[in-house]
Amino acid sequence: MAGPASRKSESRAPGRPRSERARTAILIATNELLDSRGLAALSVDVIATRAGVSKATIYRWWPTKAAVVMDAFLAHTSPRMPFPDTGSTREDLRRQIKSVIRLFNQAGTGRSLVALIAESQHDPVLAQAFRERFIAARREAAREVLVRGRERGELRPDLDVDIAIDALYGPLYYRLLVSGDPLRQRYPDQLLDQLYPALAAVDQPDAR
Amino acid sequence: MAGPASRKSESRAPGRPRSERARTAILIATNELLDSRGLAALSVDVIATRAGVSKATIYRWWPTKAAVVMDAFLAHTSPRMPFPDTGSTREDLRRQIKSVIRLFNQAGTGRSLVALIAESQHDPVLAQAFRERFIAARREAAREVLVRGRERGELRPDLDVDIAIDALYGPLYYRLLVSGDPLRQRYPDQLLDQLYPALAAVDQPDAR
Amino acid sequence: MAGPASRKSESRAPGRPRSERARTAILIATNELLDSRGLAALSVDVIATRAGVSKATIYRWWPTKAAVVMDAFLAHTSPRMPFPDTGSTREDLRRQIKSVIRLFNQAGTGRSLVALIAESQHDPVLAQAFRERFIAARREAAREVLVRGRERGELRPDLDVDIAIDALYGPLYYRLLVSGDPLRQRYPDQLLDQLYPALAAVDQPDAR
Amino acid sequence: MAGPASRKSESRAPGRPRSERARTAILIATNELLDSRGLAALSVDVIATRAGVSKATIYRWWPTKAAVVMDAFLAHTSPRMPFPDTGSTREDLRRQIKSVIRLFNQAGTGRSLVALIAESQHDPVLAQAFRERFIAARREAAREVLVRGRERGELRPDLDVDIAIDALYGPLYYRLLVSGDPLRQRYPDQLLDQLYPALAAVDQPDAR
DNA sequence: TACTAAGCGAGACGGTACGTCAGGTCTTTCG
DNA sequence: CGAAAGACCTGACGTACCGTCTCGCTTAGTA
Repeated sequence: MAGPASRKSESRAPGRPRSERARTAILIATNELLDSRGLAALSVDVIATRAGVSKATIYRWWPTKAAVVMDAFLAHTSPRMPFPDTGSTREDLRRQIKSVIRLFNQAGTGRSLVALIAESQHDPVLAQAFRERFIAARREAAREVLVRGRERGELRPDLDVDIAIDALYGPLYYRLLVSGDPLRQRYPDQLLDQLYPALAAVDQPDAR
Repeated sequence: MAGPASRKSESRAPGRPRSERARTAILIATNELLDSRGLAALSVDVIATRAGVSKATIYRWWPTKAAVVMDAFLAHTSPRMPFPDTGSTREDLRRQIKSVIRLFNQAGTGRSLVALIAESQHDPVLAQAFRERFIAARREAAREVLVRGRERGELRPDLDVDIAIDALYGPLYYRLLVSGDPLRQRYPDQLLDQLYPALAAVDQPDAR
Repeated sequence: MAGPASRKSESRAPGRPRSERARTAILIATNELLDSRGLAALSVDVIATRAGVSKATIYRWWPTKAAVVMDAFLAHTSPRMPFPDTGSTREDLRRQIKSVIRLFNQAGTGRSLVALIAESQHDPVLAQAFRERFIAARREAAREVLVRGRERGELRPDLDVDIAIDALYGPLYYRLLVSGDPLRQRYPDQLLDQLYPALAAVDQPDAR
Repeated sequence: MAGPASRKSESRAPGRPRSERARTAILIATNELLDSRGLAALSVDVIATRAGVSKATIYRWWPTKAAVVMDAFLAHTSPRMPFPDTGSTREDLRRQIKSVIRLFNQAGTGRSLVALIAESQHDPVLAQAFRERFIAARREAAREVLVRGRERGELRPDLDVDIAIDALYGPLYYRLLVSGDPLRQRYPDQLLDQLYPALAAVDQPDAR
């Protein structure tokens, strides 16, 4: 984006620039602490100390501890979610579900995620940010697969994409947050065995 | 522990008996506060004040604020969940889903529920209690319907009941906790339109 | 003293009584810290730690760090100010002045006093308390001596007592707070040598 | 700005501020803030903002907020203290005392003064500066009057000038800082009525 | 009728973390 | 090259709840 010639006038704001060092130190410290000690040991003071940073600096840039956790979470989560088009919609979905489960089961990430969702329940600002910055992207990726499948005739033409996404992702979050049942490797297949027929076009050979 | 006939004539322990008045006042106050102010304003101090009760009395009977919330939640939730057998499995499911949505959308209950789940994320004891005292009952009710349907031949013989429950309930909790999308009256039908075919026996007339 | 019938069995206020242990620990810690480290090292946190007390306990009973300092100051200052009637007004005054100087020069007390006066300059509540609880008592003691002297005919009949007190005490505070000049043992005599004639009745032998 | 040879030989100080504009802006802002809002609203940040100046610029030239206040104070105080020789020592003293009281009662100046003295109590550097740059000058002026009076035979030959100054100024600072009693127009006369006889030569007609 | 045991409201206690603020120092960019 | 802008660290502030702990009182069953 920022092409080399684009900064001809590029008059940066005056004053000491924000310290990138501090920013990353905070995010790293947050992730490390979440991994090692869990959410309980995550006070702003502790993050600040561990990051070698002042508490005020944290509050300058994040309104809330949860906001820090979210950025930390996204920082090491966002980039790693490739969704290749395998040709088979069912396989595409299987891979997506599998990657979500992998994410949930990763020590640090799972805890962060759970913490963020828990916090969201009494922090509307965080809730919105979480939805816009994490959930929306996930749904969009799933939507692409589903729409593509529908266009290809693999999925039923009257498929309600949003409901379908609820049906595919909902069970995962339900296990993570509510029932506490484990999400194993084979769960994607079990789930799709039960659900895919409902999504597939009637004449699909693998519909059932 | 509790010998069966050991205290038939109920020789009460000595000392002043537990005040029923205090107990109900606490549960009512908790529900009222959740209704009116939400989870944020729910400190033990505030509950105690509102209930006209000492903080110590609360801690004498509940280990945790969340435990109080759970009892308060169950106190006005438990009794109202009848699941009649309508003859049609799909209709039975529709009614169950509908009643869950009604519960979620009720001001006080929805918030309590959300609060309990949020708290459960960092309180394993609460999590277990919540699952045993609320979730398990729900799943059991749903299981009955599904097993009955399978036995009747309305549902596919290889139906995995647990996965099916995940698929039916998961989306509801997902909307409540994660996506924040509203759960409207017609959602049960929308959901079943998408999912029921996957559950139904292949020769069922209403499978699709 | 307290009400005529003194209220039967003296029913105390409900609730856990204030901890005398905590109260004294706080005052002692405050005085010790003032003595040893001076006003600079006197944060509420430090007092709390040293006293083995919670910060909240301090704030429960004192609105301000300075208020604590005042109580600590009065706690070990108040009781020790006897002003015997020596028969000679000049001698009475000399002793009073001497005792004030001794107070000023005592490590802990002097520093407390200075701190209190400094704080008073931007804390009207403290200022009033300081005047009522410390200054007023001093002035009253001095007033007694002066009025007695005037009645005895040792002091001029048209003596303005308030101005006289200003003239006797003012120089001491002036040295303490403003000029920084030392207040030595002989200062009371030097001061009275200069001032007493102005106060004395014209025919007094020691007027000049 | 200032022409190179414009003032005498003008040996340029090494640390001289480039911007005279900044320096005066700071002093003016400080005085204005003291006048309008009092000492409480006087943070270095606020001064900097109001003066349109960087905080760093203030710290470059003054070690301490109090040092700024002192310069600001002197900047509009120093020049206005004329002490004419009226021929009568008592009248000279009366005028001096009156001018001090006027200074104390002036909104901005009084507050500055009080602030400086309060700050001096825990800042020895400031204390010394204050004494050297303000107090010493005052005492010197008073000393001149007293010495002149003694030489003229108006004052007692064994007058201890330093003690006398304490006795004349002390009460004023005492009222300002300690007792809080008001310093009215007639106070100089009241004070001198009580004190002057002690200073005057025995045969002076106005000694009593 | 006493005595004993426990529950009760009130409210102070030691703690932990919060989010804010002022003081000083530093690192940029601009004039 | 000095000065503005402003980010930074430090450290104290005062507040809010937490869960525990006395108190003195009340309410039973037991002696």
